[in-house]
Amino acid sequence: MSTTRKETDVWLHCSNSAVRRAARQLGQLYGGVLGTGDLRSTQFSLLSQIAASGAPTLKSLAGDMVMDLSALGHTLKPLLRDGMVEMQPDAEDRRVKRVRLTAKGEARRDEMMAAWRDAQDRFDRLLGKEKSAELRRTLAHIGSPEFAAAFAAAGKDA
Amino acid sequence: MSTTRKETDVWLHCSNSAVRRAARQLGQLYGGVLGTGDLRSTQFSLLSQIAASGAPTLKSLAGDMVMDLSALGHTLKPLLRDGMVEMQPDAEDRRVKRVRLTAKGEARRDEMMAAWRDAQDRFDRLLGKEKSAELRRTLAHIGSPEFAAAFAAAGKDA
DNA sequence: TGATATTAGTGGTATATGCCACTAAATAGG
DNA sequence: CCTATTTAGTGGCATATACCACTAATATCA
Repeated sequence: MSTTRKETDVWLHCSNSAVRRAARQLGQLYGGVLGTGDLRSTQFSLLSQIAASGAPTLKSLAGDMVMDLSALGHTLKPLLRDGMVEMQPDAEDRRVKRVRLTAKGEARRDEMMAAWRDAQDRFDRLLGKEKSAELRRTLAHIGSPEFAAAFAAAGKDA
Repeated sequence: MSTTRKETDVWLHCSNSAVRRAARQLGQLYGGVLGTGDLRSTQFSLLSQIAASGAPTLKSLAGDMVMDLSALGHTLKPLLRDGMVEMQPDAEDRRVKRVRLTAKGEARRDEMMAAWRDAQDRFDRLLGKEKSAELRRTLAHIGSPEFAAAFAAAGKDA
């Protein structure tokens, strides 16, 4: 039934496909634990990064998220609409806008922390504490600007 | 400038966020190598899975991709429109539909293989052959139905 | 066999994300 | 100081992906 694949399982050959598939799975699993509250798991991540940064500019936030600037703008729209975050122009440079959590946004995020910890605990237990941490380190490295730069540079040889 | 974070780097704590961020990065990097041809990197993955399966039903393909059935249907639309894949009802069970690559779809996919291999080679070189393979194995495991089941079961205890 | 439950897909709606073209603001050169 | 260039965001359009409600077809079972 599940058309289980012979030798050529795409996921064992293409890292890009493998990461995306795992992202879909975790999106489902974490999302299931977080429930259908006010915030989706992706929004929870975004709010967390904003909280960690304080009041980042859109540009730097996009960099931290490894997200296209315009994609970030689009993603922020529902959060602005629902009053989870607020945006205001920077005083020094009028091109720049900064985002920050509203009280409501912080509150909603706090309310989800327990569920998130539950999901993360399950994940850690399943994969093993150490292997899980190692995976996050590897993924953080892949997401780093240094990795992107090295990847681009690796094209020059070949 | 990059608002580099103190203790709480989200990516080192939340596996879900970490995987999604890495997926965005790899989407950009692989996409850059694959260029702006007829197929995006996500479509390349999908066509590859279809090719590997032969003529899967939408249901089983969704399962293989770890994708919502309706999401798969939507994703398939542009590929159908552009004649990359075709769909036809199953003879035995009239509820079921099967997808397969068209000649054009196969041709386009073949044309991208060299670029894909280039991207994958760069990735393997950067991370190291063995570590890269290990990562794919881990991600494939996370994407497996067994993992999803275990994750769900892990909630019963707590 | 006929009512009921289950299964496979479809369409709508909403978020997630990327690319491109465009605007406003700041900066670099001359 | 004025112009050319670079920088930060916005809006449009397209794909990616999820959940829900609904339909058609099959399977169950009394």
